Amino acid sequence: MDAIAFKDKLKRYGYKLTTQRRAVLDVLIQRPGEHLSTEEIYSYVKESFPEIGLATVYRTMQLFEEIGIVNRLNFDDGCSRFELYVDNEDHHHHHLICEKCNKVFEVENDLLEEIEKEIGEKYKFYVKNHKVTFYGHCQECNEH
Amino acid sequence: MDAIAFKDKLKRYGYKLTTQRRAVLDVLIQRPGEHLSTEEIYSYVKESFPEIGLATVYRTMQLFEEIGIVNRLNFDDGCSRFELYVDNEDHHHHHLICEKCNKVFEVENDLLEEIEKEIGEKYKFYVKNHKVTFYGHCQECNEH
DNA sequence: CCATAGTTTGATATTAACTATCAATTGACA
DNA sequence: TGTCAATTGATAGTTAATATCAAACTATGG
Repeated sequence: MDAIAFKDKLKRYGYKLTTQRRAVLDVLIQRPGEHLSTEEIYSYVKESFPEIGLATVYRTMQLFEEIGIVNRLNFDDGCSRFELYVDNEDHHHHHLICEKCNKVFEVENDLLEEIEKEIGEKYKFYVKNHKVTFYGHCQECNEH
Repeated sequence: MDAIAFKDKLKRYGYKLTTQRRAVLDVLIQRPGEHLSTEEIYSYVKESFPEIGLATVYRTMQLFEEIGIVNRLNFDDGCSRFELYVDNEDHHHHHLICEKCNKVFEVENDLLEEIEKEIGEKYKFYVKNHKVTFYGHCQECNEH
């Protein structure tokens, strides 16, 4: 996401482009696949923007979620975590959590389309989004 | 789940059968499909067992989750919610959350088997469990 | 049935993620 | 560039959940 697309997206929702919001986005872009918590994002942003306040980061993550810049993740570790939302890719993107080592793996899979279609037909529920998490044992933990 | 099966399950994990644990289980059995929070369970248990403490209910829910008596649910409303875990049934049981009215619907669907098989083959990840939530609009909200 | 030991409980203090408040500052637009 | 509403930073407040600890209880072996 470049500066112009970012500004446009904010504007479309009636929000302003601020240095702080840009700085938070930059951290997310620079650290793909890390599933950062708000506090972690805060500490990374402070490296390049020491004046930023924690409350601003909390507010920014809420805003980013609202306008579809991030997905809020829940790995049952007591805080929300975030990843950049990538248009086409994300509808087919799930997480595997290993219950032994607690590592989180990413998975590409498009078989959910079928399920969503069935839910639409059978329950008349229009599916816009989904969250899917699988729990089990990763390859490494299984071998030892 | 009857008294004997309950006691056995606790014993198998090295825990004792207490009046409080039994009282919490009874509330869950008497209120199927309600997705109760810990505080809600606490207030229901108090009706038949006024001396119970809130901390005990929190501890009991943690224990019930550990030994597979309940599923911990996350509907992004700031607290954990719970439902009784039912052996065969539950692996095919998902939730639909309507983003307009916030009602939660239950869905039976077994198409995930296919996805889990693929994850096992492709990523060598042994799937023991999963959590699946769909977000969208329910029939009623779509019609108005 | 009773004594014992280890578990569990209730009350309460504490923690931690997150939100509300508000004066000062900033960004967008005229 | 001036204006004004939006945003920010600091911090107080909230709330779900956990830690602590003495008292009470449960399971077990005698």
